[in-house]
Amino acid sequence: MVEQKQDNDRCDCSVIHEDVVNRVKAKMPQEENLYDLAELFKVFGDSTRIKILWALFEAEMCVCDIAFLLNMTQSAISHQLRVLKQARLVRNRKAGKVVFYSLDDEHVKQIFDQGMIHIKE
Amino acid sequence: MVEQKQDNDRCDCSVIHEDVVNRVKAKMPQEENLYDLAELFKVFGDSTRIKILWALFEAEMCVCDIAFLLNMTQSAISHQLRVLKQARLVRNRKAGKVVFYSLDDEHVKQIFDQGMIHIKE
DNA sequence: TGCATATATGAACAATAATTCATATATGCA
DNA sequence: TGCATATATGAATTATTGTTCATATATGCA
Repeated sequence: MVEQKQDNDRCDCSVIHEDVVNRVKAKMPQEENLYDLAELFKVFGDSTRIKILWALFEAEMCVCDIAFLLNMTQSAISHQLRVLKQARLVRNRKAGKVVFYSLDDEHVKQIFDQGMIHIKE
Repeated sequence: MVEQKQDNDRCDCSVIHEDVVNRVKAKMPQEENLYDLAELFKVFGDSTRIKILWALFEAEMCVCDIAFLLNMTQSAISHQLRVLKQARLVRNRKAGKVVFYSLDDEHVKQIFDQGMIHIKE
């Protein structure tokens, strides 16, 4: 347990357990990956988007059907579908006037299932 | 493909594929669970908290060490640790003046690993 | 061609939240 | 007891974001 003063740019703390800090630092993923991971979870961090994704686990759906299912406006759903598409979580196909959205990722269900286990215990 | 008018309270859409909507509705989890799931991911949706949790995968750490590791103020870290604690993601133990934080959930690592797979492909 | 419908989108507004700053609390030690 | 250190926290500020509203685009059909 090495006690030592050593300040970073913004940190107002001293290092208390330098060995631990160094060991942890060596194990941390790249800054950019951690940022991207937070961005991904930010997309999951809205109940409207969670509901949309969960609906798409079962079947591909068009915008109107999703809006009806969730009792929200078409516009609100459309905006959120764009967010999901930008995160490469959904894809779409056009059939005439109608646009069908479906899942574009096989990991989401597992992530959600793990999350469900956490909140239910 | 049953075409039918049927409006909800706020929805400005008509149901286009009523059979699909009904089938999906039957499979949706409880509203409350979906809300809680979004709340959980909201906690993950911040890079500071992601970094803290990832650090705690490796070792329990005190507040000062975390602040030093992430080059942030003690206050900012302390605020975020409170959020993580409220979400039952970390626990703490006191040792004199020093408070050590550690992971309080065995699912987080799997969730993060799945997320990493998504962002890296 | 003209109209109805499905979807997309920009701007505005309201709500939420991350960090900073100042300060309070608690513990160890001289 | 008094001081230094570790942590917690309330208030203020700033930034972000979800929804609404109005409107644009695109397609099918009469």
